[in-house]
Amino acid sequence: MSIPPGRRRGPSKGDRREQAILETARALLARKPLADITIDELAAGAEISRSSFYFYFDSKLSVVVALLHGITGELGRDAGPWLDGTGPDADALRKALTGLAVLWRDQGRLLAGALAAAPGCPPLARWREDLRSAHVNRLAARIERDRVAGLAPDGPAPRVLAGLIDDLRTAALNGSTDPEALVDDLVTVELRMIYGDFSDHHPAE
Amino acid sequence: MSIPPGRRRGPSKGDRREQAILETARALLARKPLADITIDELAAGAEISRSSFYFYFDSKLSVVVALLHGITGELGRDAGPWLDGTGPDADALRKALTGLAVLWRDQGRLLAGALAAAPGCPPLARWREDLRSAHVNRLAARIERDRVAGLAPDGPAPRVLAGLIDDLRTAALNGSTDPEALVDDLVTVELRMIYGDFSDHHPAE
DNA sequence: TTGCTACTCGACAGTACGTTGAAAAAGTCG
DNA sequence: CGACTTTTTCAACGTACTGTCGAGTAGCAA
Repeated sequence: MSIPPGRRRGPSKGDRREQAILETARALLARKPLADITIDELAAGAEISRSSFYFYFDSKLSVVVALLHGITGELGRDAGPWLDGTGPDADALRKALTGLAVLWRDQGRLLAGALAAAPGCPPLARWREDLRSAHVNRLAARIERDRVAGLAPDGPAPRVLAGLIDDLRTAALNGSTDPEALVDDLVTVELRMIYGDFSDHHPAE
Repeated sequence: MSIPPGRRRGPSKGDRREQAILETARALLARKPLADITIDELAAGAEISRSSFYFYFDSKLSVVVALLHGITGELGRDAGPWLDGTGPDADALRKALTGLAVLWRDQGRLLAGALAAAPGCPPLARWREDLRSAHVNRLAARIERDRVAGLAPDGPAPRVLAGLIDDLRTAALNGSTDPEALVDDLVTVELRMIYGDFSDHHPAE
């Protein structure tokens, strides 16, 4: 119930098995939620006995961690231009969100499962926390920058605001069956959260 | 693993036991998450055997449903003025959110547990869905109204926007250890999501 | 071949769940 | 009070899954 397995060095049969397990997990996740997948199934899929499974992984969640490891890089991939940019750059934000949405479409069950299991599984909790704080830090910095430059109005502490935006994204993508359909609306809403200003004077424009 | 129990009519000893189980559940939830609570503990707390527990409830989640039933009313309590009002009424919104935050402070573990268990438990899924759509419907109507009145700018379809706001609330409150501290920031952010307008012209005010 | 390491699996132990059937406690009615 | 019904109780059982142990077998190197 912790990090990877107890395997030693050496590239061979064992590695193929390890791959087979991961492969099986991916395949199963394509058609049912993580919670419904048992170690028996993972072992069967890799054509080994259940006990052999434990030679490769500590538990089901270790498999999840390994799977996650493979995609963590992509989670932030398209966000660079937006996070390093300035002002309400809808295009950059849209690209960042589209990347995320696509990932969520393809790996939704994995990500949902990981999020659901995070409380109660330290390694997953760390993964989630690291991911979140990486995003929040950069976004908070961006917000601060824009406020100093007079591009964004004052409001919640940058860190808090960034946290709320992260929460919103995660919740929205996680809930939806068609994440890509949300992108445009998320763009609008995130920009409003950061740059939106309003007063009681609101007779149109 | 479905709806309520199989109990018959009659007010007496059994009712006290049923109460005792609910009481125990409340007490346990005050100090650990739902997932860590076993039926053994619930039974022990009510001073009955594990098998007797099943006379009163189908499963742990049925207890949750019963507990939820007790607080569902309060979930929307303070939202009336905000949802039935007009325009960016920060005070009304703050009152609505404060009510929610307080509830979340007191019942956080129960609500978090319910949300976590919802996928995979029809009755809980329904509870969540009903709650959500109740809120989304009213909020969407409000948004529509304000747009027609020229009080709110155009943007995502009212239903979608309302959904995003609901997601945000839930995620933010659910994640936080001190929900009340978030209220003011949520007020700002929700108002921006609905009323916030921005253009590329942003030299301060 | 010896010998080491990677790998395998059956058998076991543990935890939690949910069911069943027999029977004790409580309530009802004459 | 007693016969009769309903409510309540629980031990015993079966099931699903998890994780561990130790005795192996397969593969390769010297």
